[in-house]
Amino acid sequence: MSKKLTKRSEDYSKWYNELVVKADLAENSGVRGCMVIKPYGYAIWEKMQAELDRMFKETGHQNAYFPLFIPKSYFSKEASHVDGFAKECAVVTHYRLKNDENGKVVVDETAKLEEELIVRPTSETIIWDTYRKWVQSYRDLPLLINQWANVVRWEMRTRLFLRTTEFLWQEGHTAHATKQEALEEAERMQGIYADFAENFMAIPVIKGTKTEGERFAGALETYCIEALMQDGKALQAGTSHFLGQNFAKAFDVKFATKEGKQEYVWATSWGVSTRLMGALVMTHSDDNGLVLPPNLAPIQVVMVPIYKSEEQLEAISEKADEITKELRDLGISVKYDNRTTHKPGWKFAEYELKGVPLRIAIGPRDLENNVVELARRDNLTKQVINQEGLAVVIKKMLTQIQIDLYQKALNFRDSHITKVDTFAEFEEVLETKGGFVLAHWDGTSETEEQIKNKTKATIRCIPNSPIFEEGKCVFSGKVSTKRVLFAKAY
RNA sequence: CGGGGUGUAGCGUAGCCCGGUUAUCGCGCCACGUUUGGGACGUGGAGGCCGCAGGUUCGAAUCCUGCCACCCCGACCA
Repeated sequence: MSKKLTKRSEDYSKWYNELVVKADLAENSGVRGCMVIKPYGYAIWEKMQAELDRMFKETGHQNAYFPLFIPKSYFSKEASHVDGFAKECAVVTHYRLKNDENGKVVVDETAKLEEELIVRPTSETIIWDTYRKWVQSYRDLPLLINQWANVVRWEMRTRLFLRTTEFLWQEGHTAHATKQEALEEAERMQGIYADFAENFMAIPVIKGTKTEGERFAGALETYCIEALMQDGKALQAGTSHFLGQNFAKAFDVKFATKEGKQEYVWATSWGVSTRLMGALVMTHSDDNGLVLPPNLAPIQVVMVPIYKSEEQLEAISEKADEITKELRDLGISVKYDNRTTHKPGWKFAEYELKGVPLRIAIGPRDLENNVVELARRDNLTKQVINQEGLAVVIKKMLTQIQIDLYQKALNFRDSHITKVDTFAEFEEVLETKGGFVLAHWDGTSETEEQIKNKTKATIRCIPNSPIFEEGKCVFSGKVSTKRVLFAKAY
């Protein structure tokens, strides 16, 4: 194979990688599939954090922080949990380095840890070990805690944003007195995630539950939100787990009920990660670069002056300052790019790459006519607008862009949900069209596994609002009562 | 961890098969001038342990061995 083909493959992920790097969001640092998130990308993550944090707190949650290192013994306490994560743990075994006889830095073998420490791949174990000390009475419940943290999962294969070795996320861990309450919490958080994805990120998602095979290690039920990327692959955008009493029993977290009986608490955990930024890029971007929904854009409006002389620039800047103030008064983030080091055309291209939702251009002609040129990033249209009342027009347009982006993604998603009734059709759709396939399934793990082996498609979820109808499993022909959602996934 | 591919300036690359002047080209960078309503142009300039370590050779970016890194495909996964 020639170098060019390898380097310039039309493969989607390549396009995505290049796009992300060029768009200044992140870059591969080369350290075992870790990534450096650049300031512009991090600003987006901060916006996501702020909104999620607000939603968590409104529903009674508090933030806390637990240790990065988890003693190995904690892990072995919940059997299915260990099985799920054992193969991808980074382990700390020593605590000191030294110089050897050649002056090379080596691990000091005498400084071996009594018990190895696991760099958290998720914090259930250490948190539940702590909860044992915090919960004694029904009065201590519910315990609703969230943590913003980094976690490490030593995956064999990494992919920028979607599966980096270290990633940032939030993980919520709650303890409840009753099963019912815990179930409600898990569903509530799924709802919050769906709300956040759709209304804040403009990414339509399908709410559902995972099959036994796809469930989180240690969970009795996994609620998820599934999104569809532009290449027809599905992406799990967030999960919320009902953990039953598994962790309470493993870590001996009991409480005294009103009646004075000792009972195990009921648990949930839920999380979203920097993977959502991958979803953002892969849902909205086009060939010109990123397209950011106004809610997430670090810069919502950029203003570019067009001028020939110093005097013109001065006059334009004066007007630009006025407009900036008006926009800021309406809570709109705006950047006036008066750098003299780059030409307007260059700036236009750069802010398109960065996905800034709206661009204002002002030149001498506009000053004369009391107008500006306003360009939308999402549909690349331009129009000339009167300077009177500009801020209000922009405010409305930002709202409209947010809605239009969601609608566009929704139309794409909905047109890529295909109902099929035969396996031939099933394979055909996955091969040619991609997207979600709605098909009957007999409910067995064996069938699910065989379909996966044959087609690479997995059951993304059993939708929360399924189409209940009599049918026959698309693979085995056995009786089925509802359709489930299949897709190839990231 | 298995299969494949690639490492040459900040980025993208030519040269490698078939060893031989001062390592090619584009973008970017610096200076000056002309430009400025969609990534400007001209002239001049700076920037390289050719991934690392050995080996073969009069001579290695090029051949051989080992190592490392990254990318793609699989298995695993938020």
